[in-house]
Amino acid sequence: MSEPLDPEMFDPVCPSSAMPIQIGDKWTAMVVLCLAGGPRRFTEIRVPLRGVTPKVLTQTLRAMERDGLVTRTAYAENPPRVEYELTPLGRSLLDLVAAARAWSREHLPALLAARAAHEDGAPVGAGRPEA
Amino acid sequence: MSEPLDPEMFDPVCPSSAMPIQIGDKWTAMVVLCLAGGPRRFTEIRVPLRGVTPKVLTQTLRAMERDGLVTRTAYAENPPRVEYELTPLGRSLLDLVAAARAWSREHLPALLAARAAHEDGAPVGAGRPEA
DNA sequence: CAGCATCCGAACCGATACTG
DNA sequence: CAGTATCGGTTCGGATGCTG
Repeated sequence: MSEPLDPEMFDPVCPSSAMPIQIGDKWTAMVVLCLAGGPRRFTEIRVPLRGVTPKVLTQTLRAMERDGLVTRTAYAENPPRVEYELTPLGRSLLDLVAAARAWSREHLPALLAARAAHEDGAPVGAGRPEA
Repeated sequence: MSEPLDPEMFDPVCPSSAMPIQIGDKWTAMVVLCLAGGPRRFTEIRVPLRGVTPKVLTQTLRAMERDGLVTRTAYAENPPRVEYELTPLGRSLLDLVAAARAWSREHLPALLAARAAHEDGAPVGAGRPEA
């Protein structure tokens, strides 16, 4: 599995940004998806997560490592190479992520419609229920 | 379904507080569970969510209402009575919540163990995902 | 009973700049 | 390449006190 990740794997325009389901931190679920096909390098993961800064991605990866979701393997080469890979525990999240995505495909439009309808009648500063 | 909710429905000691899965805001998933059995009143919902302030619960409920997950019915009585009930859309989250809980039952101990093991070797201020 | 108002602290995310 | 360091802004959740 060495095909490069699709840069548009996570379209920023996709309403999934408004998804009420979250796994770990903001990027955790996406990282899980990125690593679903096998080990990936730091920079490789950054591509589909357009806009994520190295600091934040490092935070996410470190947290996942702490929680036993990924393994980090550094090769003492030049240039340096580091690979992240899902552990069995991390892989166990794939089902959940899939379930969340299935829910979104099926019900997110209705949720978004309800939200839009409320914004019509309620011109109050609608809070963004995004975490 | 008028039996009072179990005050210990969500034990604060339960490691689910460390759960990496979140539906909506912090309390949304628990509210969904509270309303699974039928309509409930504001104060009734507060009981199992020990510690939640009315402000935050109102925020949660309002957001859920906006998103079409619950309906709010106020009865112009004295004393005032308000009931919240899951919509079909809100009920559609029950499967997802169940999936998340199933994952937790099965894998959360391993995650917590991994985290604890890391804290042994890394005495750095480990990010506590709990408030 | 069912909220609302106000203040506060913590968490998280992001931009920018710099290094082995 | 793979990070680290620093700074800042936004959001969220909680405590307290008051009202129709």
